[in-house]
Amino acid sequence: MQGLLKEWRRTHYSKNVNSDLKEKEIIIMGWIHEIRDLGGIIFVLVRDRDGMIQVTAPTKEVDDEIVKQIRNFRKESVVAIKGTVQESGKAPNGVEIIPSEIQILNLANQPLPMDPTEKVKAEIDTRLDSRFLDLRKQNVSSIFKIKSQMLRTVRDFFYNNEFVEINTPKLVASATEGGTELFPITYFEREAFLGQSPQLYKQIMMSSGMDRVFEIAQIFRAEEHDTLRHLNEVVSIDMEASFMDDIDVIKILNNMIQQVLIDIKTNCSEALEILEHEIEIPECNFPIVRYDDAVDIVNSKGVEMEWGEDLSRAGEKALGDTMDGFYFLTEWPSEIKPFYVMPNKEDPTKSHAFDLMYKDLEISSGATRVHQYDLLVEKIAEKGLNPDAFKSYLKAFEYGMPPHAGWGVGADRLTMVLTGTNNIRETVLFPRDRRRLTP
RNA sequence: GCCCUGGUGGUGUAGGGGCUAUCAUGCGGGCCUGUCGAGCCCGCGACUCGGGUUCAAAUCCCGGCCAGGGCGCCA
Repeated sequence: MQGLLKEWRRTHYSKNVNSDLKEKEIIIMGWIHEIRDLGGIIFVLVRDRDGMIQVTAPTKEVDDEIVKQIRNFRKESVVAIKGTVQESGKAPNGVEIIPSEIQILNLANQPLPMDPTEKVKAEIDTRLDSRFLDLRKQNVSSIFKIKSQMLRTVRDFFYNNEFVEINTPKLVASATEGGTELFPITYFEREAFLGQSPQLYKQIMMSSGMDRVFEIAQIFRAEEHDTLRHLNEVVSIDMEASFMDDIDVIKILNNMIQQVLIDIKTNCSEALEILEHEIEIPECNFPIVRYDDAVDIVNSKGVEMEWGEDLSRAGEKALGDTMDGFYFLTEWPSEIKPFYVMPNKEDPTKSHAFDLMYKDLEISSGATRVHQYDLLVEKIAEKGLNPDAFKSYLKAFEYGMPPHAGWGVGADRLTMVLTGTNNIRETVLFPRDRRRLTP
């Protein structure tokens, strides 16, 4: 009967088949990448997660039944092949498998909706419609191997620095945080929203005495942006730490990114090679550019910018031209930062907010937070918001809130930097943008 | 949301008022014992949708939808 594994189990991944195994019988499992039938000899490339191995069937030397089965193969079908490893200078990795038994586990329909061998390239839209096939390409799966390593390093880093991993709700009641548009949803008889950020919750956690927390989770923004670096659902790496200020958490962020770069360079060399991307590890801390100086730099590049304005796209590009790699932008004007950002004591028009940039791409933003109840209420009102709407948040500031600071990193944007891709859709398995809601 | 460009076989494209709609890849069939972007032969398969102009529209015009690029928005 076709399609059942039965007692068969894979003995080797393709990358582990080498001449040490010659004359040994092994079982490989994977997808048919290519079939080259020369009549008297048939070559089949079987692909698994990390590579490919050639199966060679000289039609007069292998069983007729096997030849018949191979001639029934269709590209991208799933097969299990039992066979003997043979050394051959003519085979792609110097070894090939002479099949002795074959199972076709699942036939792929034809024609395929796109070509995983990339003889004919497909556009991102076509690729995303058939993402499962797209991901069979090594240059695509490599992006997600790197992303996985990044997330692992980040988790390890936080655990090594005595952070507690938390989960905050994504179903939220309030649309009053200001700024970003939220996705409204029906919550029984009420209206609710998808969370735009764990910001208020991780701050409440500072009042819990948990001291240092982090969360890696999806956030949702209902903005109608349509660019290469925005999505409506993204993964945010968030942290918040008590008894720290902006300078402290900038150091933590710098160290974390540094560790991510080191680990990826060390552990993902194959993936980086496939992507033809190199990772440079800066020798010292990332440079710090004060907002005041950024305004000057942008203007000196011929892009008009007044003090107090947020960076326009042209401004980001002008800065990105000047600064190579990662850098911090600090001392942002209070006016364009949210209510929970601590103003500078000497000059309240400036704040203790910072961004981490990579060239012209914003990767992270963070700040020392306001921990004083009265000041927080004042700042909420100043932003034109109603403090009553923040009751459950403000309550945490009335009974012992320590000074604290934190930041959030866009995990998908960071992955763009790590993989050298220029479209955020490339770094998200199933991206959600202005129009795409499937798959 | 705005501006620009576009939508042709499964995929990626050429063409651009009337002719069998180009090419590659693919798919189906055939030949071939060392392929590795295999090769050769035969065949299959397409003009985004709606309206308009015209004797005639895939081609021109208007609108919708969708896509690519840029911008805005992004506490």
